[in-house]
Amino acid sequence: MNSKNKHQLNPRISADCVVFGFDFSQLKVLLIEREQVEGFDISLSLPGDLIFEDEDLDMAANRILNELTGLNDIFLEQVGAFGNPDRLSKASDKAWLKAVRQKPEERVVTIAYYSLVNMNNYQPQASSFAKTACWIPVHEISELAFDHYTIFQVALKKLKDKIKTQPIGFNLLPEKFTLSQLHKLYEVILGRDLDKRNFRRKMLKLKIVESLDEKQEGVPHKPSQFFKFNEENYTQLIQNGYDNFGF
Amino acid sequence: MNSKNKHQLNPRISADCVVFGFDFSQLKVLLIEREQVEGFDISLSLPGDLIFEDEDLDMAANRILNELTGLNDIFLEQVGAFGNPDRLSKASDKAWLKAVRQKPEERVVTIAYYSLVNMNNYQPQASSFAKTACWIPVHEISELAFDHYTIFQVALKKLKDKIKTQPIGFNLLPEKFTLSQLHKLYEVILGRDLDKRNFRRKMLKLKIVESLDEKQEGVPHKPSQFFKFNEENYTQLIQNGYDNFGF
DNA sequence: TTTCTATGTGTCAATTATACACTTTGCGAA
DNA sequence: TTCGCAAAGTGTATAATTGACACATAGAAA
Repeated sequence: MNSKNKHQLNPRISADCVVFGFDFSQLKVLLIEREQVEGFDISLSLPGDLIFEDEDLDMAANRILNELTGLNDIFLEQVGAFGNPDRLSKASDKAWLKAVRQKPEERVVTIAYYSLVNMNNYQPQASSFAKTACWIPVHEISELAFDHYTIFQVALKKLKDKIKTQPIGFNLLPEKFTLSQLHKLYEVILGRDLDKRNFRRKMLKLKIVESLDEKQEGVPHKPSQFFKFNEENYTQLIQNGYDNFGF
Repeated sequence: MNSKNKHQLNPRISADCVVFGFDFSQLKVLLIEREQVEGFDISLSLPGDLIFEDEDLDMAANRILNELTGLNDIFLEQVGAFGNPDRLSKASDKAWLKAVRQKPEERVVTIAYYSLVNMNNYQPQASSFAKTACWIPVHEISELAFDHYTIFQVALKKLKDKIKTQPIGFNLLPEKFTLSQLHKLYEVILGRDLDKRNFRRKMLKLKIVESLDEKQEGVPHKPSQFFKFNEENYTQLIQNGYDNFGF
């Protein structure tokens, strides 16, 4: 630790969130429409903000998430730090930074998070984000501002890996859900078909879902049983070292 | 992104490395003995350094690793960012920072990495680290400087998770190794016994190890066959979506 | 009452995981 | 030279899990 101080990096730090949601048919991400600047098109970015002086990294991510969605105590996990020196140097990004930042040239290291929300609970907020936040299906996401497309890809990879090993998918569903919805969710995240019967068999055998005395109503077909996530059984499972759903 | 600039965090950034090694019987981590200051005991820390102005995060971690070990092109993966506001505020840490930093009170966000090295290739360097670097078995690591113990634990968890899914363990072994050595490595990292025959069967069936025409010599027991890692077969495996060793 | 649509269910074969013990090789000591 | 030692190396049988596959069911709407 003997480097000369004057050559050391002294950046701002931001937190950016990849907020995933599921509308029972597609996996989506909450993105922000960045206003047009200097003739550059509208572009989409991850919700994020610079971190305050006395703020912890995780606190900052929670704050951003709360300002965006009005939600608290949401599943939130770090993806990693992204600090490439040229991550802000696309022409369109520079123009935007020039318009909104006091020191637009300043280097920014971002700490990326991903979070899973139940889209039903999501209420557009009266925050600065409100008018411009939108859910975009993951397969329609292509270009994003800054290095956000890279961040999104890493986050999605992390979600895919994690769901094989821990039942975090429940965070994307309401309290009551049907096994078909859960099944669809796994298919959408993993990007491949899963046999319906085998999927149900596994979930029921592990006892991490519990049948409720309630059925769908008003659907033009056989109504589906509602289930809820059984957290106690799940906790016991992982305490016994179980960490592989075998998907 | 409308925060007032004067309240924004503007820290230094460091990179810290959890360097794992394996001596055929224990999993070890390369730690630095921090000199005594103001009557505080010697304490151990992860090797790390502040990041330079035009340096990428990964580059910085590679630089630190190279200065420490003389090695290049080593397995290196990000663990995450650690930026708790009070991560530098233990009394012993403050005393040390006061002695070596120009602005000892300045907040530092560290980006942690973990890396796997073949201990045979490791040569103590004529760097500032040289005299003080030592390999400590993971189960003997308790207190470390700053938040390094937390970082170490997260890195170890990540290593355990990753080895179940990808054969990164080979990075800890020499080119030629015996199946017993590989077996022991897995047991040590996962922290539990694995059946010898089942382990060998799995490794051989997956064809990610390849037998060499060479045996151990001079050992007071049946000499063991040497093997090498078969990278092509491994690459093909993961391209086919294989990502579960079933440990 | 018929049609429609998504729900919900069982079995069999193949694969994989787990448990388990003795023979082999080469060195070194007697 | 023989004997003992220490770790290497090897196979099988049982249980558990996976994967493939097709039709009856409930309720709404026509």
